[in-house]
Amino acid sequence: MNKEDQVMMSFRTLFNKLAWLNKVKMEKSLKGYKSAEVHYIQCIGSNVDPNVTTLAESLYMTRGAISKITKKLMEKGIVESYQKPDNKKEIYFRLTSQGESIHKVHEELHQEFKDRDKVVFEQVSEAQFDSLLKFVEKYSKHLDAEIEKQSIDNRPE
Amino acid sequence: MNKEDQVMMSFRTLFNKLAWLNKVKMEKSLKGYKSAEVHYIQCIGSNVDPNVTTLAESLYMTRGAISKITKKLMEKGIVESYQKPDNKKEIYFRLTSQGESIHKVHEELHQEFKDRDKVVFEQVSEAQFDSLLKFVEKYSKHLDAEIEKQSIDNRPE
DNA sequence: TTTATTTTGTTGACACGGAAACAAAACCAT
DNA sequence: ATGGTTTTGTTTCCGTGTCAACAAAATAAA
Repeated sequence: MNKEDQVMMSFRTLFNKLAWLNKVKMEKSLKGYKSAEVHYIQCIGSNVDPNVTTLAESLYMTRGAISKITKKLMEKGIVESYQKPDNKKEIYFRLTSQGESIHKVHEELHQEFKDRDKVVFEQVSEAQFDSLLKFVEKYSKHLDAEIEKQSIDNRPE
Repeated sequence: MNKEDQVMMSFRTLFNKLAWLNKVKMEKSLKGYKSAEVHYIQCIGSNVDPNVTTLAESLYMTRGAISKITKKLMEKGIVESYQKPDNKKEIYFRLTSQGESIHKVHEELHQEFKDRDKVVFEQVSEAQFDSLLKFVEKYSKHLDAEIEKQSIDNRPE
């Protein structure tokens, strides 16, 4: 296998491992809450005046899906809604105190993950970090351009 | 944000972009076939004597899911099953000629993706590649150890 | 050999998310 | 102001994957 494939594949499996491990830990610490719900809670906690549309964009999901999750979490008493006096259409969400406590547990868990993996990152030099970031940035820009092309191709329908 | 988070996050969004872009292209070239089905076909093509269990492990899915996909693709005439004379339990799968042609289209598409991104990788030196790979390897081993710990913790149930 | 355990594949109930259709509110153009 | 367009949130239908239960075959244990 050539180096390009090797790099991409190894990163992919790395992320798979990471996601799997963290998910298991998460579901252990936050029993009763699905990983998607926790992401959602996390997202509400870190946005200002989030509404269905905002959350959908942040979480790469459809508005329909967010609407459903929201409904469920409101019934559970984890999320509550509010509106602004001059707008009867947009509905914003915030965490209840119960939701906040879940959010906090999640934050702690995230810190725990960072501590767990600290040893790996300690061995990486500044120069290596920069090299990594530069690579990703370059690749990312390249893909942006390609995505742009793509959307142009599809524009005339 | 610190460098660790930055690296991981940028890689994550990179992969998201890549997955999204390739998925769109794929669904354009292979109309009528879902991305999951194509992965499945790809996986059958690159394994020897694949059965439900093998495929489930390779694709990080449950046996139930694979069983259903298989059934559907057999009805479509893309996959066929065979058995070995000395084993009446295990069922293996292979692509039909129709399946092979889809497989081939996918291979070509993959090559197309590589060509598309060649410019990025051409700018990466050998040393940078090695640095990247070393980092991933280190991290991966670290996670393996953690996963091992995890499974020990869960063993006594 | 006979019995118990494990492996393998299938099925049905269920949860989740996407696509599309929809109503209500907001926005915009003239 | 008002008619058309866009935005926002919700709901329904549908496909897909997981989980748990199951039957049949293979393997291990007695």
